[in-house]
This record gives sequence, structure tokens and C-alpha cells, in this order.
Amino acid sequence: MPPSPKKKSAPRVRRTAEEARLLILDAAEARLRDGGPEAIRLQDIAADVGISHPTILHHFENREGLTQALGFRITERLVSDLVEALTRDTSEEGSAEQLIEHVFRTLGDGGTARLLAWRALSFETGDDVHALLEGVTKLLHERRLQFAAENGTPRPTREDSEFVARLAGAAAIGDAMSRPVWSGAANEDDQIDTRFHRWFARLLMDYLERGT
Amino acid sequence: MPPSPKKKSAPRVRRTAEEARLLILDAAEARLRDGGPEAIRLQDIAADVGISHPTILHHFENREGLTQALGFRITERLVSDLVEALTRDTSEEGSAEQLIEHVFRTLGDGGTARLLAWRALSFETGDDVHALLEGVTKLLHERRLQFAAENGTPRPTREDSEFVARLAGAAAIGDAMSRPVWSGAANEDDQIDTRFHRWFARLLMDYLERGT
DNA sequence: TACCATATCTACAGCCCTGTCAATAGCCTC
DNA sequence: GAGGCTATTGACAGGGCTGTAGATATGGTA
Repeated sequence: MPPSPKKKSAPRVRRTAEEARLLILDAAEARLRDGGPEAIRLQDIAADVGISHPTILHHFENREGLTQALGFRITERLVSDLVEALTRDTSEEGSAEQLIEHVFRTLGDGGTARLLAWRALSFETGDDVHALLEGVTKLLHERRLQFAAENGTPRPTREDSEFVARLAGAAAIGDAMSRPVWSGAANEDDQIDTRFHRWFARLLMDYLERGT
Repeated sequence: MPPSPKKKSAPRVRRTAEEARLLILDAAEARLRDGGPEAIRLQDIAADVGISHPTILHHFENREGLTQALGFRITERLVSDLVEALTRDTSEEGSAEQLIEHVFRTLGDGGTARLLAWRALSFETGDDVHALLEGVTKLLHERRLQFAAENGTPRPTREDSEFVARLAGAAAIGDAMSRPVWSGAANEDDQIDTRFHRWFARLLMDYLERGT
């Protein structure tokens, strides 16, 4: 048999390595979002991007390399988003409610909660997340000390500030994780989420202003 | 070839269907706990129990049947635990702190948080969890109305009670989920968790006693 | 234009995992 | 003790997914 008439395959698209990695990560993240961890299949992802699956292996070594890179990117984006919001929203006086709302929205929307849950399940040290909590605590505590000095209210301990940050984070994550589960079929109205966030923000603000 | 000398295989253990299902579920849960969702492999589970994997299929139809049964059992146990704690601990007056501590411990210990996260990832309606929140809200609200009548404090709205329950649940779940992630290498002391739970319980109690 | 680095492809190998099937062996009932 | 129900098993099949190898094309560079 003659060496087969050289099927003319579709012209190749050649990207930079970075571009390719971005596209692949995007596709993988989308699959993870609405298909769960088991939906991260090289062949499917490749099909989504419109490439062949060995290309993925070329860029990420192996499957685990891909998931690891994905995990890093997810938290990295989350962290930068939070830090940005923190430094922006705490500059104005009364807008802590907006900040809380923002945090809840960021975690809840677009399946970010699902991504976080996945990351929590798939180990990976998580030192970066730990660092995030540290940073937030520090920021918050400084602001509280300043507030106490200006208003003559009692100075909070550092542990107290840590607890406040921890509560806010836990509540946001927990709420985001639970919502898709227990919202269930009854989607109810979307407003109730916002009211809940406001309510929580006010609860927290009351506590902060009381001083202890 | 003569019909092979009938290798004497190990004597079979014959359990009741219920017993077998329990053993299999236990093994599956253990694997899920410390291996993640991808560790639910029929052959491995069978090996753990000491049976052959077709036996699992016999009892659960297929893999999905197993995971579904597992999901139900996990939340069922959690729900019954919570309901029991609620009815027990709210009977005494000041022991709400114990209740909160209990909820946090239940969710945090033994990887229950991991199990919940897995369940959140693997869809499944979650109507049962929704029902749990309903029940807790109702219990809480009734107690608050009674408290308000006795002490002359303002009557809370039902939505307010719902928010309290939602916050407590979200905080417990979020904290449990986050701890293994951001505790990271620095295990710090275990006491701090307890202090945090107490702190949160007091915050919540203050709010409840103020009435709004 | 010639050449090089490398992103991409096709084809294939191997593995593991789920699910099927027919046979076997405990336990309960009569 | 005989017989039936069914829990259990070994062997096998089929499919899908990861990873490998060598060829090829593309864009930049000299």
C-alpha cells in the first residue's frame, strides 16, 4: 500500500507556550466548574480548546501538573481579588458592608465555591491561603487600633481581630458552598441572599464599633 | 484438559444484605475521607472489605448507586446528630455555647467537612439538607419568641431567625472546610479552635439576647 | 532563503476500572 | 435432610483515559 495519500489535515494553529497554557487552563477550569473533579479529562479539555490532548501533556508534563497549575491559578486570582477589594473598600469610611457583600459575591458567584471545595479536597499545601488570612488579619487589626484611638473605645486584642477575619472568611466560604446544595429546587428570590449579607455585615459592624 | 483440580478457595463469608451494605459503605467512606473522590474505586473498596468487587455491584447496582447511597448516609447521620444535639442542648438554659461547640466539632472532626465538600461537588439535589435548615430555623425561632415573651424584648422576625441559623451553619461548614487548608504546616495549638468557637458563640448569644 | 526551535499532530501502547455472566456455596425453610 | 433463595466469586470483556514516540509544520532568526 502506498504511504497513504497524505491526508491534508487542518492547518495547525501555533500559539506561544503561554497562550496555549492559558487556553488550556481556561478550558480545564470550565470543566471543573460544571462537571466536578472527574470531568477534568485531557481528551475533553483538548477537544474544547480545539487541540490534541498530547499538546496538553507537552505543556504540563502530566495530568497532575495540570491540576496543580489550575489550583494555584484559582487561589491566586481569588487572593488578588480579595486584596484589591480590601485595600479599595476600607479606604472609605462606612463601606464595610460593600466589602462584605463583595466577598460573598466573589465566592458565591460563578462557581468559585465549587472550585474552592475541589481544592480543599485535593490537598495541596495551602500555604498561600494561610498567608491570605494573615494579611487580612493584619490589615483589619491596624484599622481597628486606629479606630479605637480615635473614638476612645477599648483596644481589641490581636486574637480578637483574627477571630473576626476567620469568621468572615468561614461564613463566606460556608455560605457559598452550601447555597447550591440547600437552595435546591426552591430557588426562592435572589434578594434574600443580599439581605443576608447585609444582615451579617451589620452584625459584624456592630461588634466592631462596640470594640469588644 | 480435565476441569482443573478445583482449587480450594477460601471459605466464603455470607452476610445479610444489610450487613454487607454497611461494611461496603464504611470502607467507601473511609477511602473518601482520606483519599478524595477519586479514591472511590470498587476494586479497592472490595479489597478493604475482603470481598470481590462484583459483590459491591450486586448490592448497589452500579458505582453511582454506591456513591449516592454514601451521600445519603453521610447527611442522614449529620442531620440526626444535629437534631439530637439541638433538642438536647437547648433544653438547658445557658448551654448554647456547648451547642455551638458541638456543631463545630462534629463538622470539623473526622473529616466530615471533607465529606460534605465532596457531596457539594457531586450535585445530588440536597433537599434533605434544605429540610435540615428549615427544621433548625423553626426550632430556633420558637425558642426566641418564647424568650422575647418572657423577657419583654422585641420579637424577632422569622427572617432574622433564618439568618442566624444560616450564619451558624455557614460558619461551621466554612471553618471546617478551611481549617485543613490554611492550618497548613503550622498546626499551632488546638486550643485556639476552641477559643474561636466560644468567641463566636458569645457573639451570637449577645445578639440573640439583645433581641435584634 | 535556509535553518532552528518547538508547538502540534497522528498513531499506538498499556493500564485500570467498571460492569457482565455463569457457576458456586452458605443459610433458611419445609 | 432436601431444596431453594441469594450472597458471593472468578474470569472475562469492553471502554476510556493517560502517557509515549516519532513525524510534521510553523514562526522567528540569521
